[in-house]
Amino acid sequence: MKERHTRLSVVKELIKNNRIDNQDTLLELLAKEGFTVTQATLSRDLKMLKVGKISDGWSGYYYSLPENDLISESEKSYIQDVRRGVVSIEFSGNFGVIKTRSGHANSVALALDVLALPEILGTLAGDDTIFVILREGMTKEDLLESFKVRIPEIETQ
Amino acid sequence: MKERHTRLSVVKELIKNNRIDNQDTLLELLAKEGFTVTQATLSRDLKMLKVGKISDGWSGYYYSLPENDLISESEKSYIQDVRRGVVSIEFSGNFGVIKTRSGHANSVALALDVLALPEILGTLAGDDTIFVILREGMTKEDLLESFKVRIPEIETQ
DNA sequence: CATTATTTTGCATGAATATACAAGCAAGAA
DNA sequence: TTCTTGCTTGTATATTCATGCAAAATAATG
Repeated sequence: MKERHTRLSVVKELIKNNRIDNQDTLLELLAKEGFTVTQATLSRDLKMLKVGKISDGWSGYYYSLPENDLISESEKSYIQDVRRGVVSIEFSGNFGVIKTRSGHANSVALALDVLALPEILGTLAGDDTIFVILREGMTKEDLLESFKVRIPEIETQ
Repeated sequence: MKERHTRLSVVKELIKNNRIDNQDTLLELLAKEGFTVTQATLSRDLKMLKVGKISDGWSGYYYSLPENDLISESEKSYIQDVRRGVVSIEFSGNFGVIKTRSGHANSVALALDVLALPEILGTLAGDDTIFVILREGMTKEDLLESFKVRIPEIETQ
């Protein structure tokens, strides 16, 4: 069944974009998207997606995707941040200096932190310069290779 | 009624320290602590504590406190600042990089300055990263040991 | 094909959780 | 005291969610 897989991703979207607090209303939304199933099936879908039900901080509860799902989605935009900002990367010893377009250092550094590359021990950002410390045992080649994999088409000279 | 308030904090502890996935078992644990109430009351307690039910990543679900409660419940002291803010500590050569929760780098760095650990020559804080320069002759082991003494239960990995 | 295994689903129902309602209790006002 | 108000609770019940089982759909195998 291809059906289930596509339905799962629709359910995921619905949960991400709406404040849903019970399966029946989710069932209705799903119907509007063209999927008619029963509550039993939906219950199984939610379990499969590892959907949780958490407080809205007030007096209600709503469905929520597990953190991993939320994060890996936004990872894309972090990569965009890096692409947009980086001008050049150079090294000296176990330090790297990334030049960015003016004002972009912070967003790029944040993105690098989020991506959590194993080669990077830490970053410190100014306005258009980022100071990168390599983890012990890692080389600039390792980092550039890692960049190549995660963030293709980046200028590394 | 004083009863409820104390019960709520016990419920909180139980949830924090156990993997509980339904109210009946929580009810039993609560009974062992000397509180005998009905499921109805417990349901209200959970709502009041804004407890959520989230996936264990496998095939089950368990109760979980809202993030705020897990992270902070603190007083003011420098050591508390450090505890609250620090995420990880790693080293490269005679530098240390302390990762903190976003926005906490400054308060942690200030706290470290005030604590005046002999191993630390100076600190430089960004938003969520602190660069620590070790005094000559000091090693990361020295600093970690010093942390262990002054600030137990800190993550040093 | 025919046959067997695997997956997905609905139905019916059980399990888990929430709540309307009325009763109990404490503290203050009259 | 007596009355009123605001919490807190248990009971009974409603609501919401999970699941055993058999049937249907799909995939795999000879």
